[in-house]
Amino acid sequence: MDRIDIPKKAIYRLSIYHRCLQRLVENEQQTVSSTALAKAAGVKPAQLRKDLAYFGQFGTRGLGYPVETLATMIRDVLGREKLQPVVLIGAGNLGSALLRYQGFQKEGFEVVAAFDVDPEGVRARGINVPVFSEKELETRIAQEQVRLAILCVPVNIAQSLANRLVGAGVQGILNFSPVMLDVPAEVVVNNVDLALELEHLSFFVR
Amino acid sequence: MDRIDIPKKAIYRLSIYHRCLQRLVENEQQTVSSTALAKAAGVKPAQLRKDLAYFGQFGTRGLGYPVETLATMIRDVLGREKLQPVVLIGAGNLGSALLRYQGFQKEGFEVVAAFDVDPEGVRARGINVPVFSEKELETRIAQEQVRLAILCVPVNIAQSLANRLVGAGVQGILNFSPVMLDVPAEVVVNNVDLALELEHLSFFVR
DNA sequence: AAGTGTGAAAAGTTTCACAGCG
DNA sequence: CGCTGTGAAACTTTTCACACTT
Repeated sequence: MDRIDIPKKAIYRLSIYHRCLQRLVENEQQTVSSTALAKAAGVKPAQLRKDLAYFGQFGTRGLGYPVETLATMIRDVLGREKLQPVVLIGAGNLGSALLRYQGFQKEGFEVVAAFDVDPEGVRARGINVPVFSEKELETRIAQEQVRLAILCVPVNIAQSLANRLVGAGVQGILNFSPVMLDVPAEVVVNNVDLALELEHLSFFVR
Repeated sequence: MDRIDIPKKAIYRLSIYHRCLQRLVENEQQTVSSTALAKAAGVKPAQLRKDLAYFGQFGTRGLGYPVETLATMIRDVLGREKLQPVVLIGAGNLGSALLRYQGFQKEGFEVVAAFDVDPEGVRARGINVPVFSEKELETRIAQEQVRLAILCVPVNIAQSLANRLVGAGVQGILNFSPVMLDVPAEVVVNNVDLALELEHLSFFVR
């Protein structure tokens, strides 16, 4: 597979480009130049062109890129042609906010189930997603063939739940616990550490 | 300033190291080797040593690093000796979850005020942080000399609020809106795009 | 004229491997 | 002997500049 020499960061940017393209589609724009799209995405034009070129030739010289076609190709590359099922573990503060968050649905993900130690308590909070006891985690994930999980549990139990997720067949974990998960090489973990992002700002702000 | 040739990513990792060190302090460990700390932080030992070496010599050969001293030096470098005041703009779903989130406080940040178009509605939800109308944004930020802001507003108004924040003296923005903010060069923006992180996983999961 | 595609140079980052200290 | 500190090598990513197409 020639994915090997594609910069990992280019994949990230692809998502950003896709967002910007969606907005252009809404505005019924037909084509867009690398300069314009790059500006919207916050990158340099040359980088945008190079990123796209990893996947083929989509632009027309002198004209730019066809908005629709480009959006479609990015969806293909990112494996997002169809709705992806996701589960969420730990519906505490952050977890239940994410369950109410519309951004995932909008981008083509469906949170099909949430798990918590206290499913009753979570259901009471007006969450639309079905909430189950964490005991049912393995069976339900296997049943629905879910590959992606969002992990929002306290630090001390994060690793053990990650192990169970992997055992159940999950291949990608979006981890909100501030701890580095130890998982097999074929499983991808993406860490989102909110406090850390704030800390990072501190360094640059005087 | 010799910060110039310190890899930006090293700064990120410093925060991670700090987290791990905090845990060691709790366990009353006196020293730690680069191998052990690197493992906890999810990096290679050589990288850890190199990262620390940018800021001085802290280790003892044959022994390792003094846990306490190292934690203190990282706090110094990151500018986190004392509590940093932060404001939060937009207390919707995500915003109010963040207001309840304990992680920021734990890492030395204090959310001193939140702003929303409907402060009454937000207050009703059992938030401890004082909530004000967004009209008061400029005056209160100036008053409390706040430098950091967490922005959780809808895409369409994110840029205009960013402008107001910058005008009020904010120098760092943790931006949760899926849009690239256009700010003066001296202002730092750190984007956290939740849907994008999930999308990113999609690519690697078959 | 406008704007893509791309090799080659530059910049940035990680890893290696080992000298040197306690 | 164990473990840090570090120069040099290897690798990755970004930027440049321009040939080339419509």
